[in-house]
Amino acid sequence: MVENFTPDIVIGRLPLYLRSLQQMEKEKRHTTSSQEIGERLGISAAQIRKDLSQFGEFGKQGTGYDINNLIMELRKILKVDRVWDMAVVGAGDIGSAIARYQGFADRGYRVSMVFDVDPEKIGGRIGAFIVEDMDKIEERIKEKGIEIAMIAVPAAKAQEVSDLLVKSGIKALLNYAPISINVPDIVKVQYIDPVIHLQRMTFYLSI
Amino acid sequence: MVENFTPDIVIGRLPLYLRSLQQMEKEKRHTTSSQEIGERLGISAAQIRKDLSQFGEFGKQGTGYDINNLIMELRKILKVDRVWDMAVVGAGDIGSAIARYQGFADRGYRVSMVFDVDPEKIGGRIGAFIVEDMDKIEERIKEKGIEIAMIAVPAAKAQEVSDLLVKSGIKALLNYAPISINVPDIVKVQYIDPVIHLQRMTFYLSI
DNA sequence: TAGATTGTTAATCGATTAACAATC
DNA sequence: TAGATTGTTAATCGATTAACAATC
Repeated sequence: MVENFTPDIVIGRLPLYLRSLQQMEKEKRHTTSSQEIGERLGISAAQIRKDLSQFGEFGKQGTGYDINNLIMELRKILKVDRVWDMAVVGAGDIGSAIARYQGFADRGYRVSMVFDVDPEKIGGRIGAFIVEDMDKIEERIKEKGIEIAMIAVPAAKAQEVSDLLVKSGIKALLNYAPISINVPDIVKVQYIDPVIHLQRMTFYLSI
Repeated sequence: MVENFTPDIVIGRLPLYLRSLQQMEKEKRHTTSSQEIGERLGISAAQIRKDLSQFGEFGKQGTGYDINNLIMELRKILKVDRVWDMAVVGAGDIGSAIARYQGFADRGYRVSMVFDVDPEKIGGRIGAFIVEDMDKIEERIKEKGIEIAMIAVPAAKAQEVSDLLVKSGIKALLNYAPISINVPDIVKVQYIDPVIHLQRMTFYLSI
């Protein structure tokens, strides 16, 4: 049997292609080419064609790709031809900004619940949500069948919250706390830490 | 002449090493090994040793690395043995969360100014800052000699804001708007778009 | 048709890892 | 000393690119 394994690094670029295509769609464009996508993203045209060819033949010689069609195909591949409900844990500044973020719309995700431990916050409103008690998190996540959570608690609490989320059945974690967390192999983790990105840039700045 | 070029992918890992080491420092630890750092980050010990060897010999056979010393060295390499002032552009939910973020402390950065175009926001307070008028941004950035900015405006305005920041002398941009921006080669850009990370994970989720 | 662009192959390039002498 | 761990080399592994036949 031939395994159809796609490298992680290829998967990592697909969302960028999708974002560019959705941008073009907004600009009322109808077709594009691997070259144009590449120019927008700073990636070679050959690489984009190679990446896409892992999943099928989506283009036409001479004319390129139909934007709407390729968007549809990428949505299927990335499993965002549906909407995923997410739980936000932590109702501080970051958690609140996430809960109110407009950028999830049309990209496959929506915030469904917001949790905190602070009795002052529980029961209060953040955007369209009522902040729920973290003591109820396992019950609520299981009841709703939620598989994705975003961690927006202090670094010192992130591992503990992560353990609880895994126990609750979460399969994908986006961690805003500036710390590495350990999860079982079946759970995916991604990190957002602005300082990491800043340090990647200041290396190149002259003092 | 032998160029001492360090691959971007190596630079990208150094901030992770630094973050792990600072975590260990907080735990009152004094020495560590490439193996331990690797385990915390899911990176091989050999790779960590190889990465560090690009910059010097920081360890001791048999005992490993002195945590405080390695932190100091990495800070020097990444140029965070100083504090960089940053401008935040956009005083919405994301801009406000950034302006109040406590996670910059001790990691080499601090927010110095916050800008917006909205007359309702200008003059108002966000954390320790008074929101300033974006019409003054070039003048203010040049006057303070700021080289790093964070973009937290709607996607439709991000390119325009980026152009203005480059014109103002900014050399590093952290873009929270979910869109690719074009800048001259001398300017570094990094992106924070939660949806990109989410899509990298849902690919692996079973429906 | 002529020009453009795909999908794919093979070659190149670069990154990771295994292994080990050196040495603390 | 014996055990541990570094820094480095060479081998392996994987990713990127150049090139082009196919074809719209």
